Amino acid sequence: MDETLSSPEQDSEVSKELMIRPETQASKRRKVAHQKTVVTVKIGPNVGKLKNEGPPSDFWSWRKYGQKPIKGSPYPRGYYRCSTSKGCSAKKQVERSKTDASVLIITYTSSHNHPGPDVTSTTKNQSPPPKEAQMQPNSEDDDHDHTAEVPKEDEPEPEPEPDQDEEQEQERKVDEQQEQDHFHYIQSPIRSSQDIVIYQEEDPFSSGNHLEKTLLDEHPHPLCYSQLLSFSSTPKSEEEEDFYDELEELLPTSSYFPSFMRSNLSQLERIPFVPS
DNA sequence: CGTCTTTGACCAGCGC
DNA sequence: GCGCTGGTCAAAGACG
Repeated sequence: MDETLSSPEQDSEVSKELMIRPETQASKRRKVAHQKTVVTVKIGPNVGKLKNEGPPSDFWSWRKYGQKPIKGSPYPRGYYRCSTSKGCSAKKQVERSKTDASVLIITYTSSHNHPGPDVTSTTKNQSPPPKEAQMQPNSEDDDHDHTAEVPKEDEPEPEPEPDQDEEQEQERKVDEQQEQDHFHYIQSPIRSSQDIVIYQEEDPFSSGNHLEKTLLDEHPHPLCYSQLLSFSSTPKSEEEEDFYDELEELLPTSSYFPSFMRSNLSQLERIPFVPS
């Protein structure tokens, strides 16, 4: 079409955008993102066949704004932006594991600058599981309830072994890349067709990172990824440090997290931390 | 009518 | 300096 090839107007527009949203520009191509949370979700193989990608399985509303084929991977990567709130800069990338189509790799970047949607009603519809069970570290058996978005299993996968291999491989890759950055590896032997692995990548200098480590080290509680997200989206400031410091104390009580987070827990299963 | 998905093009970082 | 690749934008179409 008569694309705005290189019209001066376009240029000015672009510049204007850059000036208006330098953040966008900055975060646009920063390979060393401040915070990045990689969640590996194991899904039924059908998911990808029915839809291009497994729909985002959080309680946020995501709007797809792009898709690109990734070098080395037969599957394209989808780019989603939080549409729950207009000014929200939260984004996520969804792609399939190149080695295992049943593994969905969701990379969360940025953070939500708005409170979570009122999912209490949503939770109602989903027969909210006992929150205590959610927080139980060892209740590996609890019925992970219906994941609202991720379709159920078509093939029960009794053996996580090949997947583990997968994940380990991925882990190694990520590790190689983020080794210096520090990252956490959480894995969940979910019975269902859904396993979730979380890679937490962050600015090594951020205090939030320290908190995470602390949490993971000292508290054998399975951190659901929403929790991690909430941590990963840690703005680095003293106040925040304080906040999370308190949070650390509050965490074990499990009563800190609002209902929507808890509901999220039920959706995505708990993530027992498995030290590599 | 409003929102979301799709798709092509553009831009900028990175490696060679 | 050049090319490649990833990430984002924006227009058009589809859907509820």
